[in-house]
Amino acid sequence: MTMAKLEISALEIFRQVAIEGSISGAAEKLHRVQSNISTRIKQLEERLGTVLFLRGRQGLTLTEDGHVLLRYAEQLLALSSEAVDALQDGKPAGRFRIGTMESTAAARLPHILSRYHKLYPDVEIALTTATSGELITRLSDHELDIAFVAEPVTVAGLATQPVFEERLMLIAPASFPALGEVAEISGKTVVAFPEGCAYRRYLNDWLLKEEIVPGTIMSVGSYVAILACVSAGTGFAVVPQSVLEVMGIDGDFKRYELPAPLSEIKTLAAWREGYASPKLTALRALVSD
Amino acid sequence: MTMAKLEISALEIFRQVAIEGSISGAAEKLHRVQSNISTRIKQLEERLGTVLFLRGRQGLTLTEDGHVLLRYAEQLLALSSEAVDALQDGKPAGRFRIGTMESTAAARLPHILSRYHKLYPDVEIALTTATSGELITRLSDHELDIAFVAEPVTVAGLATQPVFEERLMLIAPASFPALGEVAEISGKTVVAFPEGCAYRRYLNDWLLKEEIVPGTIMSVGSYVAILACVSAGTGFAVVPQSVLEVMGIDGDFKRYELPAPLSEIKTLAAWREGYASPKLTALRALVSD
DNA sequence: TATCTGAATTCTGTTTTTGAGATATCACTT
DNA sequence: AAGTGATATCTCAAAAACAGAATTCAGATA
Repeated sequence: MTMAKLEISALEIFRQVAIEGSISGAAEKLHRVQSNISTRIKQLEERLGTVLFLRGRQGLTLTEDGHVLLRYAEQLLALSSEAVDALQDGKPAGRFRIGTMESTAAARLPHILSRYHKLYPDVEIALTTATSGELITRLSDHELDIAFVAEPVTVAGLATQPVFEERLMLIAPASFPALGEVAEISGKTVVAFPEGCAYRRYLNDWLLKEEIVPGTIMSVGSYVAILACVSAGTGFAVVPQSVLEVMGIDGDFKRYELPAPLSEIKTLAAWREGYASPKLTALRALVSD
Repeated sequence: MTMAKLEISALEIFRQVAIEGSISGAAEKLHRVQSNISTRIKQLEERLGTVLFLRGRQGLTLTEDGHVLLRYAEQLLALSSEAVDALQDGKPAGRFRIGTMESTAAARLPHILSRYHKLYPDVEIALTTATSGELITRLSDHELDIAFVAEPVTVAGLATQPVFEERLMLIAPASFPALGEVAEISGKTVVAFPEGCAYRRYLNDWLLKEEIVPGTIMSVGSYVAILACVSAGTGFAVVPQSVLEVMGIDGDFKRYELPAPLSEIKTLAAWREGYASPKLTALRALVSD
């Protein structure tokens, strides 16, 4: 019964109208005439036997069903163009969506991406940051093409490759007295990444195991801010060595090594199995040097 | 750059040719004329700048690139028709792909599916069995619409609902002497599901915890075969009570209760979040009576 | 109230794409 | 050399997509 499949071109039009919130706006973006868009939307609604937009005075708004379809449309469009460039074997080109943790973005990627961009100027890079868990989800949902995450990936359909090794360091303001044992942290304030971040979990596990109970844990989302807090005397923090290095603030802090496993946390590159575009292959080659 | 998106109709034709291994075969299946299929395939190859099929004498074979595209095509087609029926709010109809464990298929589903079929004769049910892990993967890959699994689902994007509770029973041939303690199993042969099955894992954990070391574990893939082995005197087995009941062989075995958690294993229904077709909703309603 | 304005829809040809039918080709068989 | 079973190509007809003009409609404005 469900006969006519949804054509990709129809979904593309639908999506653009949803984004613009107007037929004429979408028409302009798509270099079509407005009457055309209007009828294609109407056809789509007839085909699906549902109303996709509420026609208001100042434009169109998605209905409930419209939102459902939009979700599918995004997925189908992403998958469709992914299919196309999985088969291109020319030079890397097109949009390349990279997801990464804050720390990797700060310490590792700038150098690599700059080289990448120089080598393949036709690739338009879109970099977003999030926690490892979110990155994995978005990778599976075809919202990212590659992600740099801190933990083993157990989701089926994704492939990984270890690319960096991070060494977490304990830092304290230069003004603090020298630290004899880690236990001395107990009761002091620790500035850390927010819950959800993989490094935060590593930190929690370690504190628990060492039976250290910090006074307060302050959650701060940005590395710059964490370092600012520490240098203001707020307390200790745990950050990857590579982040310290790239920020070039060696002198301002007392630094202490931490034992394994905190000194050898692997960062993995992850991507969807079977998606082997030139863009991806090129980046993988670059990070594994 | 990547201009021409892949149209669904083109992929449908491509897929049919791949399946049939012949242009004229596909043409017949699709109720088109052979020349048409031929040109559409050529267009597709031109647009992708690649060769999809090797033209041999006795038909066409997929090239490397062809295989890659086929994977995408399957996904896109599934997703596309899923989108369509996520918006249908009429009577359940169309193809409905159910995945399940052997035990659930044997003991629980026959009754339910027969009621379902009576209520919604327009739904064409396709039932496949596999282990819980495989079912989850196939669900995520849009190869199934719903799955019945034995364990908590941690994959993002899937929703679940508990539907059955299974009680695993220990059974022995009627000829065996009565069993005093479970420890007496040690050294005896245990007939069980193959590795990978969730119940096998439950069984392993329990044996380990009770420090029971069976003589041999025999892996047998079918319930009928397991019961046959036991009644032939091979050894003990652990099977869900519901399976015993449905096979109506109460008298032939000695049956022993097992302690929690083996006596209260939940079976979950799982589906992709956001996929709320009438087919799915109807089945969920039916199983939760 | 009458008119202006910015938007969507409807109507009418034109262009492009898809499809059928017939024919040509190609590698093997007999 | 002709026959067979397949794909590829050619030509024309049908269908779908598109542009442009005319129409409608609700609110803003005079």
